[in-house]
Amino acid sequence: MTSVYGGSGDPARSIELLWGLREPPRRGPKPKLTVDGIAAAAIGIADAEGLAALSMRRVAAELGVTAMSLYSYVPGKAELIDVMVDRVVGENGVPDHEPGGWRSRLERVARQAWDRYLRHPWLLQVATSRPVLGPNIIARYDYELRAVAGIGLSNIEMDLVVSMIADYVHGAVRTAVELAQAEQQTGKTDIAWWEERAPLLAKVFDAERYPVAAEVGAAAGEEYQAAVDPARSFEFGLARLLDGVAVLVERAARGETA
Amino acid sequence: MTSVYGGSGDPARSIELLWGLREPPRRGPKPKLTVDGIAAAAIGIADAEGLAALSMRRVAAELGVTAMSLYSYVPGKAELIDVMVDRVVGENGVPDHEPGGWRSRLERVARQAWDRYLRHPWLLQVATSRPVLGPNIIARYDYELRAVAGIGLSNIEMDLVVSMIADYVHGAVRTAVELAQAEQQTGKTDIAWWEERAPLLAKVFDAERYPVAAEVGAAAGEEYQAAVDPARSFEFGLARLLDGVAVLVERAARGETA
DNA sequence: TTGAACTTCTTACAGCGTAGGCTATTATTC
DNA sequence: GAATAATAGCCTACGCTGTAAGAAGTTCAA
Repeated sequence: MTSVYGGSGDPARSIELLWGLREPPRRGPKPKLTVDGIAAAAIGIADAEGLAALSMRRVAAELGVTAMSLYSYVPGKAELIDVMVDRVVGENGVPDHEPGGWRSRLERVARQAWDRYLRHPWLLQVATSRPVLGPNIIARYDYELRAVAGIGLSNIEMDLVVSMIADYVHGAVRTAVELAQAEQQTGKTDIAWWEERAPLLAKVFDAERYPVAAEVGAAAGEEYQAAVDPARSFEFGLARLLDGVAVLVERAARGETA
Repeated sequence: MTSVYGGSGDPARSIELLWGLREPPRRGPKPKLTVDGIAAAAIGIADAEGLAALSMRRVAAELGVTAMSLYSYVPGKAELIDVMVDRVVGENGVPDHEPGGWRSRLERVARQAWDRYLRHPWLLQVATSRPVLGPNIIARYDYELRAVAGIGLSNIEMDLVVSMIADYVHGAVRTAVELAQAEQQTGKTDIAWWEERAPLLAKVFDAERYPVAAEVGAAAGEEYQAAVDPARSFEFGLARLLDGVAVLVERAARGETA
């Protein structure tokens, strides 16, 4: 299950943390930890065990302090997650200039997001409307928009295209992550799991009433040796999506309004 | 935030619950509750307060019993959620035959999913790989496939198209729900919220370094009077997606393989 | 009437985020 | 060098979670 976690406890404080503002006066005992170190430990836990396993006590234990010590560095868990997000968004740097046409650039944007979600599946569960605008998030937003800049789209259309890609990738990678997690947690591959349930399913499933589902389900099972093949699904969906954008771009090139 | 909740504690037991198998012998005190009643109460809570607020104690309180009483009817919380999902998937019935061409049928599939997610935002947080195949989930899967049946696509392509639509809708509606929840929780509209943060953002955001983001962000803010307009975003994305499917369908009609 | 089957309630456990208060440590000021 | 102020870190405590274990109460079949 997923519950919607959102960062953004106090956005102003989060922004200060993210941009390294508010250097504190130099009194009192020397800090044992740093915000970056705490975020790194938290990211490690979330990557390995999921966002549900991420607790202040758990992070503190990892760092050899008590839970309450973390509150000297970070106002709360929500702001810590804000920092985590900005860190992983900037993980491998944000490219400056990208060669190729809009299609290959957009494809790269989508694949980078896909890879990032696979590396950090907990990102799927972090609410990103009203994102806290850390340095990396801003840089990446600019980078993504540049993929569709200068090809005849209006500013609004550029924003819509980038949002659409983001929405689709989120949905697609979620399927992939859920499949992987299900296999890991049950120790059974998808095909083994479904075969195990086949006898019970046969009792309740009326193939005559639902012939299309029966045929397609069987075909998919044979083809993938699983109920789904998320990577292939992503490739297929991305290709269709970009085909659809191409129609828009051509229309714009001919001077038509959508 | 969202944590990934998934139903599916014991799938076999869930299937029995969903299909009303395992009528129990008639001894002992008369049951005060029914599985359907419990699921209805749980759906009400999840709709109104979110999946995070859904606890066994909360459901029990709603029904005037103690938490542990529920365990006579349902093996656990995970299986309860399985039942909830199947119920809302069948909520308004699953249509038998749909008029129109593949495009209007697919559009209808997407809009029904969109509406369902808006009515029951907690569905976004329930893992659906390895779904528990209740009667309504099966019926809807068949219905969705029928939207793209008989137009020249292979079984695999039909499955891929339906998955792609599902993935996109999930991603798009998630944005919409997050925005609505953010407005509800903060009591501030999107535009008011961003304007409030503008001074702090101006301090850290370098418009010269990120000219595209600056321009597009400003344009979007003016156009939507918000950072995003989810309904418009959905319409735009769906149109592009269906344009992309049209390319595929035309290619199939010409006998080409993808 | 008795016993089995079943429902319901009580108790308990370990874990969560974090408020409040305390002590120990350090840099600055006199 | 001593006093002071500010900070770091720890401890305790609250109400919440899902559900295991077991006791108590209710209803039917024999």
